[in-house]
Amino acid sequence: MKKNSAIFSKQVLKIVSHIPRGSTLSYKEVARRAGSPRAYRAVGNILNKNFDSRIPCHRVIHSGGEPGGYNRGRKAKRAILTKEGVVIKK
DNA sequence: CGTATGACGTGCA
DNA sequence: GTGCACGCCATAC
Repeated sequence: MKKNSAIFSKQVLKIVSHIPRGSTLSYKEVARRAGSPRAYRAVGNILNKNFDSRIPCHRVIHSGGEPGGYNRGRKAKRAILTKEGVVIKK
């Protein structure tokens, strides 16, 4: 059922775009909302390939609170989150 | 169709 | 606290 996987990626992008400013979601949570709580790997992959400015992918971080990565640069991600009002542990 | 890759998560040494 | 290895899923080749 590749259609099912297709919706998953779509859901991920949709959910990420639904994240309010100043809030952050972990890959695990996003995958959970997308319908596959074990697809956090795919979430990161999809966001990485999906270069869409409408999707605040910088609001998606690891489960431990680490900023993780960003297709535009981890440094930028940290700066953006800080600007949004999100405090990173590291 | 099978293999390889990747912005992860968790467990263990 | 740090580092390594395994497991999971979707996508690309």
